[in-house]
Amino acid sequence: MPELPEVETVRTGLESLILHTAIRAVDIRRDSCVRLLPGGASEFAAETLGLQVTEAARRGKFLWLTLADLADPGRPVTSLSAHLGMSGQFRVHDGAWTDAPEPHRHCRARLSLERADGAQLTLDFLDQRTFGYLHAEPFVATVDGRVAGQGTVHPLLPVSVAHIGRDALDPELDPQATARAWRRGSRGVKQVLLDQTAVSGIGNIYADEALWLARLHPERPAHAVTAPQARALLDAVRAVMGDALAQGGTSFDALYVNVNGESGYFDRSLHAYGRAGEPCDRCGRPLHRAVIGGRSTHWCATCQRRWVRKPRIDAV
DNA sequence: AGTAGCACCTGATTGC
DNA sequence: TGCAATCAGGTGCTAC
Repeated sequence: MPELPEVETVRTGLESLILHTAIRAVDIRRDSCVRLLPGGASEFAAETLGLQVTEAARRGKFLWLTLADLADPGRPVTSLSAHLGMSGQFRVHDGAWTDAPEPHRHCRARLSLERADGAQLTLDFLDQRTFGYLHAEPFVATVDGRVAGQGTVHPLLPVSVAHIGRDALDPELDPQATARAWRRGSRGVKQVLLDQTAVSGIGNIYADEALWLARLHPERPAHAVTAPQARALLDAVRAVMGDALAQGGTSFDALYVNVNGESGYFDRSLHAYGRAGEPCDRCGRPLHRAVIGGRSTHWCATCQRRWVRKPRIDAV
């Protein structure tokens, strides 16, 4: 279940392993993994073959490799975009794909990469549940083109990424504007967190964790969240994500980019998600679970109030 | 415009 | 024992 911290771990792994390699061959083993391209596998190959990877970037759960001509690495040509869906993984093997292990059962695409010194690498895209995809697409100029990860300025975003909001860990994310956006509308605050258009990267698990930390009921209507609560919620999101990132950063080694965060993910201490019936770490009362907005949701009914009890006048 | 609901897909698990 | 129903997850589309 890759969310922001898991995807960032993957990005880091890809960056360390395949930067400055050229794409020499493409084997789309299941056409649906490039379903966003009208021309399917052949179009994907035509758009990517012969280009080199000059950057591994990310916004929210959207990941992309910037591709450029070998002779002109400074000018982005195409984005090799990827979304992991809920089960996507990348794996990197040393050596040409003729030497690489037989592709995994869930391998949807295999790319042959070549380093400047001639060494060969094999990049596999695995995806059991096939919600993920690979894509090849142009970049568009954006107004707020800063992308989290390296803190580098990106005036360009891939077309399919341009519609989502800034990354939750993006230092340039404006807390005031975020609070304003999060407090708008009638939806429950959990659904607001899962909406990637205001802030990107928050998934089902970390939404529950952040709401528990901020003591907000997942169904509290957005307009009933106060401005200080909304700002505290962003702090909670960042704390939870930051912790997860710190623990997930070691989940790949020289041979594997172990993407979906399976290692270190579930042994991370969760306070709410998946703990229905277990005692709340704060108050000891059993945690609740319900399906809200089609998603499994966990919260403490004692610590997380659905409604504000009464208006409070803060002492000066 | 804003929001709700569902399709997409596979495999593990649970229920009968 | 075998088969069917259920569940999990993120996104994007359609319909209200």
